[in-house]
Amino acid sequence: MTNMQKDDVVETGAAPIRKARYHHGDLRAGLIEATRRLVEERGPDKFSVSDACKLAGVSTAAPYKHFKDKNEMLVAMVLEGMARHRSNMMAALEGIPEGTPDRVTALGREYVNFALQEHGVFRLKFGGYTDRLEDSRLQTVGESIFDIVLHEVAACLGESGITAEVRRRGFMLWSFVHGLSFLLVDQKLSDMSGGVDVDALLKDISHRVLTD
Amino acid sequence: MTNMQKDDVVETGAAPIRKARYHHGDLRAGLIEATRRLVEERGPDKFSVSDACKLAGVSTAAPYKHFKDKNEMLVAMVLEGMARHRSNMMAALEGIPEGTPDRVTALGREYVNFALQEHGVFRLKFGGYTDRLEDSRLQTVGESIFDIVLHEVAACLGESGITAEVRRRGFMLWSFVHGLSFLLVDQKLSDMSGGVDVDALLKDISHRVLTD
DNA sequence: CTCAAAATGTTAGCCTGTCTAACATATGTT
DNA sequence: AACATATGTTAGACAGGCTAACATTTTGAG
Repeated sequence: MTNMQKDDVVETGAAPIRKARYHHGDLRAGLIEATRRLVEERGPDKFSVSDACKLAGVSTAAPYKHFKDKNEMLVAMVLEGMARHRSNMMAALEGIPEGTPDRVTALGREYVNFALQEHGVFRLKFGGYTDRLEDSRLQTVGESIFDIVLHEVAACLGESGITAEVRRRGFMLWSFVHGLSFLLVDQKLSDMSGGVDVDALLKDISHRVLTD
Repeated sequence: MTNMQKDDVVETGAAPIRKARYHHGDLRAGLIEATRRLVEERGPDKFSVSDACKLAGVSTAAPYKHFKDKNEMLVAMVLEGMARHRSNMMAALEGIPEGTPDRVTALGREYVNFALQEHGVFRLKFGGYTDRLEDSRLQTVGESIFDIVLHEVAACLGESGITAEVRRRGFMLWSFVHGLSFLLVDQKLSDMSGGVDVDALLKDISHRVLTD
C-alpha cells in the first residue's frame, strides 16, 4: 500500500500549524512548541505524545526520530524554557543601579513571574519528577541562573567574589523566592493570607537577608 | 467458571501483606499503604495502580470498589500523609518554651524533615499536579498546618490574635521553609552551595523574619 | 436462624497511550 | 542518476486504567 500524498492546504483554525507535506521542515522545533503549549494548557501529567503529534500534524511515530522517548521531549521543552528564564532574568536587571538591593528584588520578581507565566515548565523543572532531574543540561542551566543571583548578592554585600557567606545569603534568597513561587502558583497566598502584596514582600525579604 | 479458593498461607517475604482470603479485611487501608510505599520508592509518576494491586495482593479491578480512580487513591494517600505531617508539627513543639523563636525554628525543621522523609507525599501535595489540588480536604489540612505556624508567629511578635502582620510574617516564613524543602529534596543545597548547615539556616531566617 | 441485599472480590476485555518494526519518501552528495 | 541518510507513515505489540458481568462474603431484618 502506498502512502497518500497530502494536499498543500493552508491551515485555517487553531490546531495544526503547517502546510501538510511529507516532511515537516523542522519537526523537532514544532514538537517542542506543541509540547510547551499542551503542558501549559493542560498540565504536565495530562500531556500525551499523541496530543502533541495531533497539534504538530504528524503521526504518533514521528517524534521518535527526534527524541528517545516522551521524557526526552519534555526535557527538551524544559531546556528551552529555562533558557528563556535565564535571559528574562538578565533582562530584569537592565537600568537598575549596580550594587543595590533593588537588583536582587528585581531578580526575585522575575523569578516569580516566570513561575506564574510558565508554570508547566517551572513544575517540570522543580516539581522533581524523578528521571527528568538526571539530565545534566538541566542542572547546568539551573546553576547558571543561580550564578546571576550570587553575583548580585556579592555586589550588595560588598564582596569581590563568591564567598561562602555570599552563597549562604544567596541560597536563603533562592529558597524564599522559590517557595513563594510554588505557593503563588498553588494560589496559597490569595487563599490563606489576605491581599498580601508580592512586590512589597520581595523587597522586604531582600532587605532582611542582605543586611547585618 | 468458578473462582479458585486461595490458601490461607502466611506470607514469607516482602511483597504481599495478607493471609490470602477472598476478602481482604481492610483493602482500602491496604491499598493506601501500598500506594504510599510505591510512591516513596519509585516516585509519583512511576506509580501504577496495578503495582499497588500486586503489593496488596488483589486483582487490578479491586481498587475501584474503594476509590473512584487512580487520582482518588493518590489523594487518599496524601491526606493520610498530611495528617501525619500535622501531628509531627505539633509534636515538634513539645518542651520548647512558648513565645520563643525556637518554636518557629522547630516547626521549620520538622517541615523540612517531612519533605525529605516523605518526599512523595510532599511532591504530590505541593508539586501541583492539576486535579489533585482541587480536593477541598487537602486544602483544609494544609490550612490547619499553616495555622500552627501562625499561632507561634503571633506569640513571638507579642500579638494576641492573627493580625495581618502576623499573616505576612508567617507567609514569609512558610515561603522560605517551603522553598528550602524543595531545594533540599532536589539536592540543590549540596550541589550548589557547599556544606551549608540547614539548622543554622532555619535559625537565622526565623530571627530575621521575626525581628523589627 | 435464614436468606436476600449490600459489600467486596475476581476475570475478561475495551481503550488509550507509548514505543518499535518495516516500509515510503524526501534530501543531498557524488 | 543513484546511493546513503534523514525523516516521515502504517501496523501492531504491550502496558496500564477502568468497566461490565459474575462470584463470594458479610450483614441485618424478619
